[in-house]
Amino acid sequence: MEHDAKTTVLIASVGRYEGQEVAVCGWVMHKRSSGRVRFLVIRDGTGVIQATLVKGETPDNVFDEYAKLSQESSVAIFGQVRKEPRATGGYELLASGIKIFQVAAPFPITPKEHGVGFLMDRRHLWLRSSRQWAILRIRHAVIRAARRFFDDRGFSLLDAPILTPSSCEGTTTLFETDYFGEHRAYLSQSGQLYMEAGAMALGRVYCCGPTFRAEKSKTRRHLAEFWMIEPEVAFADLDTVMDLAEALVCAVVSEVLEQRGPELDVLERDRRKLEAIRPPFPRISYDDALRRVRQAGEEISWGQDLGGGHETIISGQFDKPVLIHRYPIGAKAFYMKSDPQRPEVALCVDMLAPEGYGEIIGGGQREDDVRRLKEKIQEAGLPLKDFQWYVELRQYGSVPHAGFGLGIERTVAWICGIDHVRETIAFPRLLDRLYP
RNA sequence: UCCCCAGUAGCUCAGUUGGCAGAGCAGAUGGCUGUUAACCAUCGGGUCCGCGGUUCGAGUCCGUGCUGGGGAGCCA
Repeated sequence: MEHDAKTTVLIASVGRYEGQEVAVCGWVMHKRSSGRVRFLVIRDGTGVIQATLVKGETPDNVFDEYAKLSQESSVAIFGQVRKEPRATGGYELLASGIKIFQVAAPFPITPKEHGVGFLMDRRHLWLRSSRQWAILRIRHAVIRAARRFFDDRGFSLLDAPILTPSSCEGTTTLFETDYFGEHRAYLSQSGQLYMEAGAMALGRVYCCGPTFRAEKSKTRRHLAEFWMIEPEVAFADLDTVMDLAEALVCAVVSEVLEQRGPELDVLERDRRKLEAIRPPFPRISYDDALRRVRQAGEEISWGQDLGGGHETIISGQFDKPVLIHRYPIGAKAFYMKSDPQRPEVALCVDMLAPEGYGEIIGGGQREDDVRRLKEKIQEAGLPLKDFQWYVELRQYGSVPHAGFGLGIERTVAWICGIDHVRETIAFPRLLDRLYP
């Protein structure tokens, strides 16, 4: 923007302009005064800086502008960048001019405490607070790191459809919608089946998009609309995707550590917990997991899926994510391939995040035999007709292939060390919450 | 869907055995020579979630509805 020929700078890079006259455009977070000295704390989305107004040094008309400014008022501050150890961030702006874009109406979210319900009703404004800023910046870094990881390994991005003619897995409840009055359509609960088609065309593909579950889940780990990144690889087996999942998570965590230090500080995240995330991750079988759960005093019979409490017991035994492989075939979706050595278990894997954050990855090797796949669809009670196209993938050059899905929100919640996934997405969709 | 908890000032909450509606913060005004959620003083601020009941009297007890929060199942 043109401001008296001064350079408009981002707060994040203000240190490069020490001693220079610059302009900073942003919003007033709060203000303080001590008679002769007045402070405006300004945020611009990249960082926070205090602008200082001193009686006698700052022009009187500028000094007086302070009184008009309310929280969230939009301003451009002109002034000299000074190194100042007393200021948070190490630099301050000695104001010589202020342009007010708007004096904000009284802002409902003050720097004091508020309840979650109050804040969620004002999610569109809550995003401006420093914790939410930090979380969303880390979310961006997670998605960017994951996409770069796949891009650098020869994967092609292939976008899966959101509107689908039927269930992908046949297990969970779907959001239903009308499709031109002719058909019912459902919001996708996974892009995986389409990624399998893509892998047969492009070899290595991934998608990154929203998925939907209409289940009335009301826990800190569930959203009705959440994002997944789902790679699928042709000519791959279970071990291939376990290696891939491990490398992905390490790449994501290390990029967040490198590039989102200030954000982790805002969240007061213990970085040592993240710095420990290096390969290899422990890999245990479902049978081993059962033994661990039973040793902890829980009753569970072979064949049962692991519940949230069981997952917490196991992940609590490691300081890294843990891979659990070869679940009973009955506890998993129909498209999982049976282990040829042990047909009662599937060639599948879940990754549990440390610190009780639960499952962040689920995947495995897919059934590639036409006959077996048809049987499994029927055993699952699903209409074969709906999956005809999926079955055909096994008729024309079927190959061993495997993939997984990484839940973005759970991953972000874990990396941020926050206790609920609802803060890891800008506008969460929850049971009983569709606004704003 | 089930279980538990809560709803009082703009916000976060206290409110004793059923007996005058309270605090901190926010807001307004004034003060203060470097503040870090600054501080100090003064002032304004109420459909005690709705409906019904018990009672001389209900924020408080009972019933019911609504809203929010936490947990379970299921899942990523």
